[in-house]
Amino acid sequence: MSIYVGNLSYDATDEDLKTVFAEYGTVKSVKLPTDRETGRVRGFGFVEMSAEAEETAAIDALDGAEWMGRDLRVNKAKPRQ
DNA sequence: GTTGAGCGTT
Repeated sequence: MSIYVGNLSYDATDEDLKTVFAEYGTVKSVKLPTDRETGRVRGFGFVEMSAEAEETAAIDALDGAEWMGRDLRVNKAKPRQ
């Protein structure tokens, strides 16, 4: 299971995200897809944690929360096709 | 601007 994180600041980095989610559990991986043409983050990302309970806690705590001036959109990610 | 990539044999 992974977590989708949307409405991110375009200044946010994977380390920033990891730091935030690490408060709710062990972050296994963080991904911030970048636009191939601009080389910049697209404004959303993915986080994987070691336990589903941790992911749920992080989603519950961070969805709708303000971070770097933006209201985060956090929920369970769709399976990548 | 709202659901990734991996590209080479883990």
